[in-house]
Order: sequence, then C-alpha cells, then structure tokens
Amino acid sequence: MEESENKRKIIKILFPQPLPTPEDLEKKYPARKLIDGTMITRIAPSPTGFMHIGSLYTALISERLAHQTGGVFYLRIEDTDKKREISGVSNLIAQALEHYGIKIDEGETASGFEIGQYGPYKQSQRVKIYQTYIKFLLEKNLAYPCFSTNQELEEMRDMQESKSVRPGYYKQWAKWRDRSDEEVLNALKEGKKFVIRFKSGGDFDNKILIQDILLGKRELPENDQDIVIMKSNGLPTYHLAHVVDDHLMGTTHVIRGNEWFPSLPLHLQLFASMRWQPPQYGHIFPIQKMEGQSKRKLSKRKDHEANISYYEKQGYPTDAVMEYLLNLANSNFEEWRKHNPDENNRKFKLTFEKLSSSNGPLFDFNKLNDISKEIIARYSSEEVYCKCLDWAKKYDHQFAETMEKNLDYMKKILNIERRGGTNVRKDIGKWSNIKKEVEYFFDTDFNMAIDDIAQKLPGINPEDINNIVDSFIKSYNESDSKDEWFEKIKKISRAYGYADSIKIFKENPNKYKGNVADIAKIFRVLLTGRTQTPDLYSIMLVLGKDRVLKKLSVFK
RNA sequence: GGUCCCUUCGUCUAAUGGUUAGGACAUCAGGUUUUCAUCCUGAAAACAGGGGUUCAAUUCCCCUAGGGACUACCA
Repeated sequence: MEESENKRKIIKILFPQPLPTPEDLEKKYPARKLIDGTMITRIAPSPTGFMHIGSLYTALISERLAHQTGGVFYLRIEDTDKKREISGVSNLIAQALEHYGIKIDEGETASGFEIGQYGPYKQSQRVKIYQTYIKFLLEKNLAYPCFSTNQELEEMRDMQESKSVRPGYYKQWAKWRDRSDEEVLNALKEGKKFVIRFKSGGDFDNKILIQDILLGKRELPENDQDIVIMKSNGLPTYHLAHVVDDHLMGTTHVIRGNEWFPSLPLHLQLFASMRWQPPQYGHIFPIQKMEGQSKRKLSKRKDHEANISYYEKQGYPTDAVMEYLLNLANSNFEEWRKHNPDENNRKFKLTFEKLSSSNGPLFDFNKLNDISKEIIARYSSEEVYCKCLDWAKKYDHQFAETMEKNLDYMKKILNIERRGGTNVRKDIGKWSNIKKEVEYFFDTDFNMAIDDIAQKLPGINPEDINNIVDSFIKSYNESDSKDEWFEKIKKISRAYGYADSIKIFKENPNKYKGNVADIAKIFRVLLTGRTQTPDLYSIMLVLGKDRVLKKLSVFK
C-alpha cells in the first residue's frame, strides 16, 4: 500500500504538469476509416541537414502506394534531437517534396501551413502526448527512471567489452531497473538528472518471428535492452515517438531504411506493451556508392549526389530523377515506359512484389542521364526553353539573361531537330548542358586557332580548306532550300576530289580523297568549333548570313 | 566481438529444378540517313567459391568468402 503511494509521488514529481490521458488521446485521434487495401503511409525525416536522395526514394514509394490505394500520405518531422537540428530545414523538406511532385495530404506543407486532423506533425510539438504514454508505462511498471550518468554508462560499457559480454543496459546490467521507490525518491530529491527507460521483458535467447513486406518471414532475437524512451530533456527518443505517432496517426505501412530492421523487435515490443496493433513494416536498402573495393551508403558529407539539391543544381528535370528512382524501385517500370511513352509516370502501378530485396543499388549516373535525355527529348522547344530558363534564373544568371535577351533566337536554336519528329535529338540530359550546346550561336568573335582547326580536321589539306570555304562563300545563298544547299556541298565535294556520297566513296575508296561527310565537317568545325552538332543546314539557317560569313571568314 | 541482411554481365536487374540464363544503361562494331544526331542490327559481358539433395541446381540445404546494417539520452 505504501509502495504504491510512493510510486504515485514519484510519477507526480516526474510529471508535475497535467497531461491528457490515453483515453483522451484516443478520442482526439480516432482510428481512420479504411477500406480494404487502403494504405496510410508517411515520410518521417529528421531535420538534421539537407534532404537525402534516400529519403526522396522512400517518400516516392510511400506516396505512390498510399495514393494508388486511395490512402493518405503524410509528412512528419522528427525533430526530437535538438542538438543536431538545423533550423529551417523542415520546410526545405516540404519544399523538396513539392518540387518533385510528391503530394502530402497531411503535415506541414511547403508554404508553411499545417494540414490534417492528426497533428501537430512536428514531434517537438507533441511532447505532452509522448509524456502521457510514458506516464502510462510508468504506472504499468513497464518503465522506470534511471539516474546513471554518462560516465557510469561508459564505464559499464568498457567493463562489458573487457568481459566480452554483449554491451548495453539490460538484465543485471540495468542498475536502476529494480531499485526501491525510496531510492528513486531520494535520487529525485537530490535533483539528479534522469532518463526514463523501458522495462523490457524480453530474452535475447528467444527468437521472434516477423513478417517484413519486402524481406518476408524472418527471425530476430527478442529485445532485452531497457532502452531510453525519454531523454533527460523531457523529449522522447525515436523509438517511443515512432510507436506513439504511428499508432495515433493511423499509419498502416511503414516503409523505412533497413538500418531500422534490427530495432524492429523493440518497436513491436513497445506496440505490444501499449496493446496497440503495429503497422506493417517494409525495410528497403539504401542507395549506395562504390568506394575503392567496397560499397557504402551515400554519405551526406562526402557525396554531393546524396543531397537532392544536387540534381536540381545540375538541372535534371524532376521527372528524370523520379523515373530513375521508380526504375530502382520496380525494375519493370522500364518496360511500362517503353509501352507508354507519353503517359504520366503516376499511371504506373508500383508494387511491393517488385520492390527489390537485394542489396542496396549503386547510384548509376549513366542510367539517370539516359532517362533524362529521353524525357527532355519529349519536351517541345517551348518547354525546353521555359524549364531551362527557370533553372538558369536560379543557377546561372548570366545565361538566364542571355536567354531572355535573345528569346526568339534562343527558341529557334532549341527548335532544331526538336519538332516532335521521329528523329529527335537526344543530346541534352540536363539544363546545365544547354549552355555548352548553344555556345557557338552566340560566339561571334570566333577565334579558333588555325592549329585547333587543323587538329579537328585531320587528313585534310589546309589549302583545300581555304579553297573549299571560298567556293562555298561564293555560292552561298541564305534562302536556299535544304536540297539546294546540299547540292552545293556535293558539288564542292566533287570539285575537290571528294565523293559526294558515302556510298559511292565506299565502293571506290581509293578513287577519292574522302567524301561529302569530310566536307561537311569542315563547315561544322569552322562554324561551331566541334565535330558533332545538330543538322548543319538548320544551324546555318538559325545563325543567319552575317554570322555564317563572319565565322567562315575568320579562318582567312 | 555479437545479432541480422545481402550476393546473376561493368551498373540496375529478369527468369527458372531441365533455357543458347532475358532486358535496360554503359562499351565496341556494322547499317540506314545527302552532313551530325536519331534510328536499326550485331558483338563482348554474369549465376562469388566449396560441399550436399536430385536423373538434373544458377534455382533447394549446409559451409566458406566478400559486402552491408545495427550494437547512443542520433534518427
């Protein structure tokens, strides 16, 4: 009798302020009405830096699954670690999600407003909720205060290591687990710092059977660690917050990184001790990178491509990044895209079954670039112009200015080999490439060194070059049709001992100095400084007579 | 150290108790195109190793190796 009296005292000291009861909270956050198969999913990042490509990946998967099943996808900010938090980042996450077209139904949106009935969606604003359940666990004798100092814990760990026993705070190592209420009261009166620990009933030698959506049936040892559920600053740890929030917010499927897999027994234990139904879990592998001989997780610090803002800075269309990730998630996406080239990728049905359970994939820029080129090739020149301009306004002001000043000219340039025809150009993979691709259209003071030119035109007699250019200039007429224009090129080819078609040249390679492609190459190099460009005729048309002549005459 | 996960072309992956182990990207070589591209065709390229089970194993089982995750008052 006296014992429970003391216990009440302890709880009163621990939580002097009034708290809602678990019943209050159940009423405030009623279970969601679900139809069979509806999924409620979430993304729950911690605002400790930029948004990781892996978070975007899990967000994408979670969102698609929720919305495909008529469910809800929400954003919850896990900001219980005040030391590592970087202010302003939480909204960056919402903005990033919006930027990539991942629609959240609940949580703080990009504009800063919170929507949804199950909020607040920021854990730091839910402290009372967590404390309600911590108090509940204390009352049920499923939790207890622990006054061990960091130093004591460290010493304990060293001891465990030296005896080579499993480290941690459990069983006989859990010093405060079975202290009397008097001792606890005394410690509190002395004003000692404390945390609240979960009192685990688990045994490490027992195995529990779990069912992961992606990994299937697995066995894990029971959790016997008395893990901290409330830190000394009164905030909950991830484990407690996860269990409370995902229960109250009605999450049905938790998709998260597989670094959480080992703590699954703990989470299930917590759900059980609250008598709650746990959600279904799916643990996905992180996107990795090769370093030397070994793979490793994409690191926030070391790898610029870990940060999703990298892709924006580079100017990859958001769809390209999304489709690349979709492709990683379900490899049959590729097949679907092939048969549905013009569909919005939202029409693609993402499935758990196809979600790979293999090791973490290596990030493949070749693949991203390819996907991106295909996507950009499908855009009209108008779209290319607008999207590129949007990008340049943010990341290349000078180029943005150039684009705006030369709006019509720029559109003409971008329109070359892009009018929805069958032979669309696929050489632009990201907006930051465009500048280089159109450079020569603006470079009127073209002053390429003669040596450079000769280098790009090996095997062609410099004197010939001179004469060929001369003949061309003499016959050049800006209003020539493509056929007329090419006829002139052919004529020049013949005049200087070059075959006027590749076919003819191949029939008698020894008869000619080269073929019409070599002649075209001369003009290509002189006009653009490069050997690979879009259609030459179109380029000249867009450049206009003045620029063409200026560029050609520079060589003289 | 302990616990757990993973392993098919360079990369992402498909499939299967019996297949010439399929596709995509990348690479290379041809071809079409009046130039450059696009496009088309083709080539090279993989079941980590060793044991079982089986008429038959890449597929099932075991071991080994390699890789990864976790082992915080971080998430």
